[in-house]
Amino acid sequence: MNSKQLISKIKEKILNNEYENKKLPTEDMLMEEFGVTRYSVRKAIQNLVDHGLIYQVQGSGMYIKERRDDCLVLSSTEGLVMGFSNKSVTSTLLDLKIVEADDDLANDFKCKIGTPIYKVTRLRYLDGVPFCVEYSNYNKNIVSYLNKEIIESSIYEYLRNDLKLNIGFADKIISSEKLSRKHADLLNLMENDPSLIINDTVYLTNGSIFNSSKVLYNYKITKLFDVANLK
Amino acid sequence: MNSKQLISKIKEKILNNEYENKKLPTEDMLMEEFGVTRYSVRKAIQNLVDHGLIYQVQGSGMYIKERRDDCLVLSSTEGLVMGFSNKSVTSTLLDLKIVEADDDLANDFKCKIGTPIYKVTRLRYLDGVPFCVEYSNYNKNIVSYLNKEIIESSIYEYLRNDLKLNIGFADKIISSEKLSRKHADLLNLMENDPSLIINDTVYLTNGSIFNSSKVLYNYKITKLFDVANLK
DNA sequence: TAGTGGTCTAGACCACGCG
DNA sequence: GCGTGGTCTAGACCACTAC
Repeated sequence: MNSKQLISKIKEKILNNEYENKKLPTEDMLMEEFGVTRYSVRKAIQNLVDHGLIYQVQGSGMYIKERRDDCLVLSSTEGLVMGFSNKSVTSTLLDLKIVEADDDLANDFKCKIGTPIYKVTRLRYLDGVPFCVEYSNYNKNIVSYLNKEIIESSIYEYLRNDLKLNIGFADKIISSEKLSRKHADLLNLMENDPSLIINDTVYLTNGSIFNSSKVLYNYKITKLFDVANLK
Repeated sequence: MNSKQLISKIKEKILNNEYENKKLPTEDMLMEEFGVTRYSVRKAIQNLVDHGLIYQVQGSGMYIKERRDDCLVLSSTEGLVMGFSNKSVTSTLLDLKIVEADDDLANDFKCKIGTPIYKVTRLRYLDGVPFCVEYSNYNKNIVSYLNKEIIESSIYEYLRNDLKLNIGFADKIISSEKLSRKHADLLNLMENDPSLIINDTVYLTNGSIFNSSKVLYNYKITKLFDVANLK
């Protein structure tokens, strides 16, 4: 049993309400149950804390938080499909093309000018409601192939499972802007309505950037969730 | 040398550009330099990674990221004053009163109805520009005293340094809304302009909630920054 | 005071990048 | 193949909560 499996096991038990009183077993008990050392238990626990599922109190125990099914969890985004596993996520491809990186794109990707870049535009729905407009760019030297079918399901699952990419981390910049007429129409909102915007730069574990994107979210149905460690 | 001191030391060196080629020394070298074990080095490093200062690449090394002085760092908020140490942060007290918790407040704080609660409203400026309107509530059983002077400087520094509170973590919910006329006037914006909003619930390390707040940020000058670990 | 999580040591082996 | 970060073990002691 490695750390990743341990995370899944404990997370599953939490989501199935298998723990009494919203309290986890002690670290000693988890070590015993799963036959691992304290290091592995604490590493798995740390992941659950970072993702906002539980919190720890020294001298007392580990407590399960109330679930927030209405929020996108910022720190753990595995794509919308995983994040909202209880809702139906669908996507419509609005545009797909390959361009050569200009100054701006080369800067985004820290790559050479002229590098081939996939430019993908999607409109995504949550239970059938327009949820976000996504402009996403992929370095074609890393993401060698994309098509309509992949794009309309889950790109990230494809990258992980089929292309075997090791996704490391994402820098996220969150802001708010007025919607243009075009974007408002797509999201069934009014021109100049607010929009919640996330700009992502996504890195592989080897440090190279394979994806940069700008996503405009429907402000009426979007909330983001994050846990800040202030210790 | 403990972990916290180690974080400060390394962070200071990073901010002073004391590392060549945007690269940190290896873990072995840091162990040697500071006379600690690998555990302590990696714990300190993890903090810097979480706060978006560096990233790690297995087999290669640890790299310093470009600084983002224009963003509020979500995961490490130590109050605005610390977050924007290069800018002048000032605050105007708009309202201060003590109320007894009603149903809603009791629910926010997971406390009994009737618990005394400080209600604080501030307008905060960044280099003199209206930056955010803050509605913040404090459980008076934990935060026993507040006054105008404290509120117009840095409440969190007071809570930490004077009241010796051990602040643990904050749950943050981020959204976007249209501004009311009143808030627009305060922020020098127009009615129905967008606003970036953060709702915080802040816990002590012992698990009790001492603060809940709603902050409306000026969308023209506010960006939030966060790092998502996707491994 | 008993029991819990938090910090730290000392060591081993593995996985990956890079030349 | 060497050097780097990633995972894991086994154990000690500390800090805090709760009774």
